[in-house]
Amino acid sequence: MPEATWKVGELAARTGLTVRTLHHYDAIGLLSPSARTGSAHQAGHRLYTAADVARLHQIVCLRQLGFGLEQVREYLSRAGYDPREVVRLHLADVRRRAAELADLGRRLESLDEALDRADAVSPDTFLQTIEAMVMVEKYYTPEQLKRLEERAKEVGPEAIDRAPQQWADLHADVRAAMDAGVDPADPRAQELARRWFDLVSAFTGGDPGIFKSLRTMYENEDTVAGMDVAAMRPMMEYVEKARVAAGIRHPGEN
Amino acid sequence: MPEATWKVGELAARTGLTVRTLHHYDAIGLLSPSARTGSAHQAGHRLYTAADVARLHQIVCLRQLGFGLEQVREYLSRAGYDPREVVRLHLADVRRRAAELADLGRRLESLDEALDRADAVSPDTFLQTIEAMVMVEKYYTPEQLKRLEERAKEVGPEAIDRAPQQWADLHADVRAAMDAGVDPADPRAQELARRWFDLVSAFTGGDPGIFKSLRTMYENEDTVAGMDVAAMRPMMEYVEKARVAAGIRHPGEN
DNA sequence: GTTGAACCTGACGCCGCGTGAGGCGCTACC
DNA sequence: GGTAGCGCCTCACGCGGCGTCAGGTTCAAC
Repeated sequence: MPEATWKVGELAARTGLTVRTLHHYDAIGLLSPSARTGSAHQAGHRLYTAADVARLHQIVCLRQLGFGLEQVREYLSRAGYDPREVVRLHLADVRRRAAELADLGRRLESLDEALDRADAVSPDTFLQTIEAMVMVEKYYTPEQLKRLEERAKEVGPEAIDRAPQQWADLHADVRAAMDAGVDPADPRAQELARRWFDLVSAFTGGDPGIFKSLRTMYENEDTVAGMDVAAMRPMMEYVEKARVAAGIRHPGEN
Repeated sequence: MPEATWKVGELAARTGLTVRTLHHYDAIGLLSPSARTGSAHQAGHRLYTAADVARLHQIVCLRQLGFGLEQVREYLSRAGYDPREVVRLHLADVRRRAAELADLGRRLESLDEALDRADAVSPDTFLQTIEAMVMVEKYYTPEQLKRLEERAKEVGPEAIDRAPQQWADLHADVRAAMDAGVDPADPRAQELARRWFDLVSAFTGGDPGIFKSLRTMYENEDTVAGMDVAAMRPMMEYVEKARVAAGIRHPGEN
């Protein structure tokens, strides 16, 4: 009595796979049917025996656990792997990828929130927000970011909304002073340094670590949040001299 | 005054990308350098201007958020996308993938635990455990699985360890009765039906839904946990007749 | 002028199939 | 016994984002 067999289409329907997938498994030698029709001279239809179906079932199971086809093949060959070890390694890998995705999810969530807070969401705003996010993640430690978030709540949204304008005004004033040849030791320059220091303090909350990270960022990057930091450097040096002249000490200094 | 430029290697070092990646971005037209050396007749070295670097920076940022190169290109072309919408869609996608991975992680964890419980972890045990897991996930709802887990705690591990042997003994006895031509209505057959019923009840805890799922599984699958269910069917029909004769009602029956 | 490092182009590989194109095999009905 | 038509066959490209040779050119320094 001839053995019961199935053709690709039937097997595909039963297992939920596609015919193409079965062809693929055959092509890579993972599961080749034990028989074929028309054994004469040409390639006949694939005929899968019960044993083939059983193997396919195992393949499907291992794939559902996220194993690659090559791993499935190795595993079904019984090449002396310790099942527990394999599962644990695989689990570790899955967890790592899950953690990465979770991380990405958190970034996207905070971006979403940041975009909700912004009034106009132009593509420019979008790109600048993203760049700022990437930047802060590059220079601030997670604890520092947590502190900055708390700090933002303390000072309130109005103060944050006012900040860009205050900075723009200050930049303009500093540039004017420099262009006018005002000496950094001049009281007017010292006043500008005080305003600068206050704005930075409003942001950092006086935290020395955050202050340091902020400075490192401005020293290493050429653009921050769409601003040309490189072009700001002379201004910063000028204000730095004025700060020393005014006797203002920044956080963490001595 | 000629503009400041960077070569691929310098840019790669600064951005953390590889030279190949920059070549790729050039090849697909995502970021082509504004200038090249040796403008004569041959292909000279790529020279990236500050504007190119800025664009690259944006590309890197968008990629860190998990966007594909094609999406990045579309997005930088400003083809009228709503940033918030794009972010939300992308976030939804990321969450979906994270959920899938989490699901996979849970499956692997319970597999890990199951393997820890098993004494000998041969490849066969491994494959059977997996097949059983896939099977139960196919036939039982999550709530049913939770009940089964609680049920397993109630009866304790010793009872679970004893079950396979009890089933094997019962199968042998039933087969012997059938081979001996014992009528299903015979008291001896009815006694076998009672043993069968008790074993099933120990597993299902008398839950009608679980009972039904279990029966559906045995009706639709040809192999369960390495057992040849198809070959068991005559036995099951025999026991079913004996059950009716013994007046035992299964859960959910009227 | 020569060396050596950095650059160039072109091409294949990966992973797990999807998606055709173009042509036989099998079955059922007339 | 012919033929319609569906299911099967092989072959081959495509995807995403580069890694990784191979074999040649260009640049900067000495």
